[in-house]
Amino acid sequence: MDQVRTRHRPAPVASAEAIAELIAVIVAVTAGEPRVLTIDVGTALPSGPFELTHRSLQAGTRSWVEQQTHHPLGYVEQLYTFADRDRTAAGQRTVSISYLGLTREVRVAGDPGVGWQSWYRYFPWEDRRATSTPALADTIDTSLRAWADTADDAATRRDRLRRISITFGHDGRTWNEELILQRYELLWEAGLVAEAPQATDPVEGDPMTHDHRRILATGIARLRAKIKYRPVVFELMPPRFTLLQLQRTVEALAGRLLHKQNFRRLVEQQDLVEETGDVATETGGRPAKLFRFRRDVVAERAVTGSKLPLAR
Amino acid sequence: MDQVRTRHRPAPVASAEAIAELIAVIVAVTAGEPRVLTIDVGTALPSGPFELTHRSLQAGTRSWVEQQTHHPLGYVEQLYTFADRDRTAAGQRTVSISYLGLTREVRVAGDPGVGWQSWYRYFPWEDRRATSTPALADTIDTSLRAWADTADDAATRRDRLRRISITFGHDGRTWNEELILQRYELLWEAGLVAEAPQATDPVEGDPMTHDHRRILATGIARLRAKIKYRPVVFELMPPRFTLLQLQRTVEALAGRLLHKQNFRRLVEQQDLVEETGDVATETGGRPAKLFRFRRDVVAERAVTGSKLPLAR
DNA sequence: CATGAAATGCTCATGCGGAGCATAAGGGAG
DNA sequence: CTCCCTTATGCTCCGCATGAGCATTTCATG
Repeated sequence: MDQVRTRHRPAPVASAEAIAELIAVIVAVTAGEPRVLTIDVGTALPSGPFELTHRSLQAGTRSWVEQQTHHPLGYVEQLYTFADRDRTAAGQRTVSISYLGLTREVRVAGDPGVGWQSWYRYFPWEDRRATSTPALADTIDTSLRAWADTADDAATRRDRLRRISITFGHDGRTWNEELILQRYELLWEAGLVAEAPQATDPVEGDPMTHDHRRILATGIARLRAKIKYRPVVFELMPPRFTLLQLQRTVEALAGRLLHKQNFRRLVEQQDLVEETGDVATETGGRPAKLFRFRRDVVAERAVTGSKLPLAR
Repeated sequence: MDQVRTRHRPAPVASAEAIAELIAVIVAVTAGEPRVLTIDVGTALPSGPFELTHRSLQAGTRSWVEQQTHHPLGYVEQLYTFADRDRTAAGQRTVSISYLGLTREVRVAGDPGVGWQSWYRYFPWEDRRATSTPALADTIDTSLRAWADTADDAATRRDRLRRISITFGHDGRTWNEELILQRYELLWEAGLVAEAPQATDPVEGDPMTHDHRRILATGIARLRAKIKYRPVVFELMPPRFTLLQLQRTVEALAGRLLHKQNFRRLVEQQDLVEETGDVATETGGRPAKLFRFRRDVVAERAVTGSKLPLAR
């Protein structure tokens, strides 16, 4: 939802000029991988200044993305607004308004620096779809505990251990896939992720320019939260799909596996999809019915909400 | 959560200068009424430009509110960023970053134009706590249907009726208290609310400067949604309170009544509060136990979420 | 025709949330 | 002092959503 003002407002004092910048986190899921649209060979998100020619913040964002990546956009929503703590030489500040967009990946010609990257390239520890715990989890664990032990006083150490426990789901707590930002900041504080690539970086995960990696984390967090109460996943699906494909897409986003039968039950009982009458036979086993998203139903339900199940 | 950049970023092209303005929706609940902090005799929200001296967007917001109202702030979170469609003479644009704050009302000396207003003064139709349906609901109903009938074609008319039905909970749908913004925009389109006061305004509700009324609506919507999954209500409560006082506060925000026993059950089973050992006797009936919010428990549960029940 | 891989159908146990009934404990009126 | 009114508290019931599995069905393949 893009909100635009239609009335005039007097100009505030001139001392407060700033640069308003638009940054886009554009997501697609291809071949079971959640991917984000990047420029500069995977090191930056599409972005550009908010200009006089832009009809709205959202329109400006669309414009920059299309100009920089030549990729069409679908669903777009505002994410968060960040302010730059530093000042430029001119005594100005930058306010960055970020947007989250969902599309289906299409091949576009043009700048070779433009492309889609799996978002787990930047946050490898966020992918928990593998049945067995990857070695990475242990590495992070060890490093974080070591960091907690470097605390000056006992209280700080306790607090760090508590944060580790909560964000990474230790001590009987369950892994909460929405705490991406909290985990990222914890790893940052612990010095386990760096902005610039380093040979010594113990916890993999590629960096990005400025705070783009943090903005991406914010976008992932928002998306992971949103798929639970709004049927936004369908923005990432082709016109016709099987229920397993739909499930794999949700799993890719959430970074965790779901219970198949329950997933089907929830999707079907909510009337979110309807059969097309055709089946997909290339699935390897029994052919799967092809479904189509029912936009009309969602319009009805509008904001009433419809969830997707996330098995623990 | 306030996010601040700590790294430098080069200045984008100079053509994109803008005015970054901060606007605050500060909420308190006093005597069972949800109230918002205003300046200019109830016609505007506290606001001011984002300046070089501000450490962050949130800090800037706090600064402006305290400077304009002399009222201390507690919990603050970012709400939404709006862009002004119009341009100023200087070819600049305004980007308004709004914040939502929660506090307890304290009496402050100073500007007589500063004060707390019941938010239902601006959105009277949002208060559904009365057991009997107020005449206002009928008025709105009639007016909206009349508006739907002015549609040029049948499709538009059907669409309008559908929107009315969804947002106002007709045709077997239930009233969804979170659809404040949708209802406001519908009333706006129907010409039932105006920005400037008019004698003919059929649907009560006071206007505000610029788009402040819309921003307030956004804040209310956010708050109504948030109390369902985060224990933010406690930011509005005194140190010690009875469960009924807590319930009345939630009801004031949600604009609807709750089932008493279920409310207590939910609050208690979540361990959100603990007894102080004292009782409040001025309640009119049997003395009620006084409780205190357990911040520690919430810190533990952190983002796991804790809800408050909203009876249908 | 036997097997493997998915797709589908169903059953069960649990927990939460919506509604109500019933009892307890003060204050005030008669 | 007793009855009545009001609010506080305790508990019970029921329906539904959700987490887990078991069992069958339906193709492709060797």
